[in-house]
Amino acid sequence: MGAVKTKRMPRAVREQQMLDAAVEIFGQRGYMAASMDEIAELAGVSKPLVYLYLNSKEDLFTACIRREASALVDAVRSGVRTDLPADRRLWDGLLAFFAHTAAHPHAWSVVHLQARTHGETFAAEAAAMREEIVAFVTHLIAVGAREAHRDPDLPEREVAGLAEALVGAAESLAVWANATEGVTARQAAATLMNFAWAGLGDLTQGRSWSPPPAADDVGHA
Amino acid sequence: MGAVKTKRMPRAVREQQMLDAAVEIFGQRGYMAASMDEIAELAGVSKPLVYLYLNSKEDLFTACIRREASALVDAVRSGVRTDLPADRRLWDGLLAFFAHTAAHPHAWSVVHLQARTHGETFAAEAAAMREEIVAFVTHLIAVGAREAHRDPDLPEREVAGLAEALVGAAESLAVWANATEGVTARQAAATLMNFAWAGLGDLTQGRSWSPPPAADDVGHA
Amino acid sequence: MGAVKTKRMPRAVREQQMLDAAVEIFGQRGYMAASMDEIAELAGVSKPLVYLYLNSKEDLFTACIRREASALVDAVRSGVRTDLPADRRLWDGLLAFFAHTAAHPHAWSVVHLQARTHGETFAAEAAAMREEIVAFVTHLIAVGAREAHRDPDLPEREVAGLAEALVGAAESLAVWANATEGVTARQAAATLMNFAWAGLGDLTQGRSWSPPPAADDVGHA
Amino acid sequence: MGAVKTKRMPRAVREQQMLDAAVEIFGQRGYMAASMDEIAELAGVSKPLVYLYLNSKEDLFTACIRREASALVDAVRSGVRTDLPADRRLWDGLLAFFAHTAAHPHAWSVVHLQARTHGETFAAEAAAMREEIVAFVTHLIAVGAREAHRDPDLPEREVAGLAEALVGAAESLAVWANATEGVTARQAAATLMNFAWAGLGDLTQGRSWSPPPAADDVGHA
DNA sequence: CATGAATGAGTTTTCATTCAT
DNA sequence: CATGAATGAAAACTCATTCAT
Repeated sequence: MGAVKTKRMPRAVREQQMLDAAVEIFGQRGYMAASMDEIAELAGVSKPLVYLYLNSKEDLFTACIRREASALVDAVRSGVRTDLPADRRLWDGLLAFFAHTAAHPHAWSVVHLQARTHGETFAAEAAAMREEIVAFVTHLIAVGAREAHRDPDLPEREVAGLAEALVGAAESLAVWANATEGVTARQAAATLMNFAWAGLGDLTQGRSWSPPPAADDVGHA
Repeated sequence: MGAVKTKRMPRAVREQQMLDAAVEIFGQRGYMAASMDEIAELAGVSKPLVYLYLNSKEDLFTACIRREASALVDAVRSGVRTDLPADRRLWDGLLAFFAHTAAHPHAWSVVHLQARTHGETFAAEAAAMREEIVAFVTHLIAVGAREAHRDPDLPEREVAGLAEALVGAAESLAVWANATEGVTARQAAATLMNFAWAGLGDLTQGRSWSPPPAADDVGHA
Repeated sequence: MGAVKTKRMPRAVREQQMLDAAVEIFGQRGYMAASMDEIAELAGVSKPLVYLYLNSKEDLFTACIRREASALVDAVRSGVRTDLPADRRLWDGLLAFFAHTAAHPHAWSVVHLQARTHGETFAAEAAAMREEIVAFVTHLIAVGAREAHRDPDLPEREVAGLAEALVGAAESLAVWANATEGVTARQAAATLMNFAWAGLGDLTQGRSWSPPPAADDVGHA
Repeated sequence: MGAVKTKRMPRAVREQQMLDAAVEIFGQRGYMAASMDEIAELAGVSKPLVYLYLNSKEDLFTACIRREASALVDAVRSGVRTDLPADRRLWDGLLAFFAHTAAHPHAWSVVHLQARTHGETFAAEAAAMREEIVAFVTHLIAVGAREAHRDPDLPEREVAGLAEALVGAAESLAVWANATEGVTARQAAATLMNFAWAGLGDLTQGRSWSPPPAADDVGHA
């Protein structure tokens, strides 16, 4: 499992090996439970070298988040062709997303779970990436509405909430798919696409569900 | 904030005070960063007493997860009346869910975030509760389909995926609502309900989105 | 040498034991070369206890400096009776000083050497005590001049320099006496007293040595 | 500040550059807090080269002490002309001493402070030089007594103590002058000369201060 | 010669946990 | 019951020092 003990590698290569090891350990044990000793051992180097290249546990973790967040965003972007219609673009994006999170479960754990549970600094780092994805999805929803030639003025705030819900659902499904034996990226994407596109279609066509009067909200503290 | 230092309380009460303190600290600092010293101090008792009643940090954390998970499930259950139609039941459930998570942010942090980021044991504990909620939603979807008198045979696996997506979206929205100034439980519920019920409605009526052939899945590692 | 391993001592006592050990180690090895491990072992306690009571290596060192500086000043003060003439007071002060530094060589090393070689913070701590001693000596010189009924207006700046030189000479002699076999406190005091009081006497009576014109200062960079 | 990066300098030159850097860093940070990395960087050479030329941190420090101690002794010697009377020789020596320590504060810190606070080995190195100076002063005192044609038999032991006190006072004044804004070498020398020569004069002429009977020594531990 | 790559050994510090009273 | 006293075990981080190129 650990990298083969090879001597005298150029710095850039060693750094990637260290990040590989760190992502695996951080993803498995969590940020705090992960020990630099373990990471160094898995990377096949001594601890001082890790500190020489990555400075501190915090910096190492930040570097992991950045690398994996970028990799995920890139994967989604590369999966989408801008010359296709909106629904197809959403589908391709979801597929790429679920494929990447399935292929790199530790990375997904780091970016989605660990980064968000250990302080604002790390959370902000991951949030930056998430925003890119949310923006991408928001754009697709708006375009989708326009392509359907209906309700071109779906209110912005509403769209933001929908995008948030859609991305949230995707994130949760990714965790679920990783944890559940036998669920493929395609299946996860299909489930969500079905769920989402129909609902979005309805909305863009003016059909919506109306809540009962606020009175019955009372009683929940 | 910490319980007033009173002598000779019945064990059950003292235990609840300790759990209150523990939930607050665990929710704020995270499992590992929380120190037993701090918890004991906030609870207004001596450290050995915490150990006498709760055995260990792990057991204490587990007890927190169990108590808060149950409280959340109970809150959702109490919010729903079985004599109402499915869509209304879903609405009421969501409302109760968002209201509870907003009212107890530390508890929600413990159950949703901390429990899932510090090892399988704790994750399993939280997963048990989650399953109850997923089952509840699954039931609602099935009933909803039946009430609509259409497609009574929506495949089980499909329904499971939909419930999972819906619950996942709700969880994400809860985090988002807690973190975003000015988003009420009602608004969060409305956003999700709109999104979900329309999509579900379509599905139960046989309209669905068809993915392109699997060939283009290739290339995503 | 190390304190006998006794269990369950009151905090105040343990703290003194720790300070005793710390002074010995710091005095012997120097601040940086001293390890908390060694100090704890010599004190007969575990390292965590040292940290529980003294917080950090810096705080521990500061506590040592304060305790030993106070002890030295107190020793000198207690050795002097205000109802005696100035020369006798100076003699008694010197005697007390050399006796104390000889009896507590590690403490003297800490206060005089270590405190001054490891950063401004520690140096300031020791300087505070030194100032008390310098002030005491300055006072004695002034009083001595007055008692001699001559030159009551010895300039302040001059007196300050003299006190500084006298204290400096005493400090150096203390180190020398500690390092040289067979030099007693009495002898050290006598040497310095002889040297100083005669010189001071001359000065207070207007005899002084006149340097040659400044021209020949040139050439020394 | 650091030497300009030039290639292929003769070994002797490179060594001096390294020592320059080392003295600066050791003087500023102290022996233990100084890092070989920092020294190598300031010297403008790679770390392995420092080891190639100077062997180890200990050896490097020793080399610094030796070089700077010699430089100081040389400075004092060069400042003194043997054809002048004793008092003038003492004055010139002091002037050279204070001028040198003021011009090379890091060097003075290394020789006087650092060398004495980090173990016997280094202390002995510095002590060797100090002895030369003490011998020089001892000689001056003896000659001074003879020139005054009185008490040619001032006991040796006494003279040694006096020389020690004088040198100690000079050392302390040097530190004080370096730390105090606006004190020139001339002023420091004048203060000490005045203080010392008068006192010595008295002594060489048989006037001395007599301590009270030893009885009252009792009680100082 | 010169240097980038690499590490063994040690440092300070923290924490969950347990006795003795 | 309640608590002050105490610790074993481990974690993050640093540094003098050495090869291979």
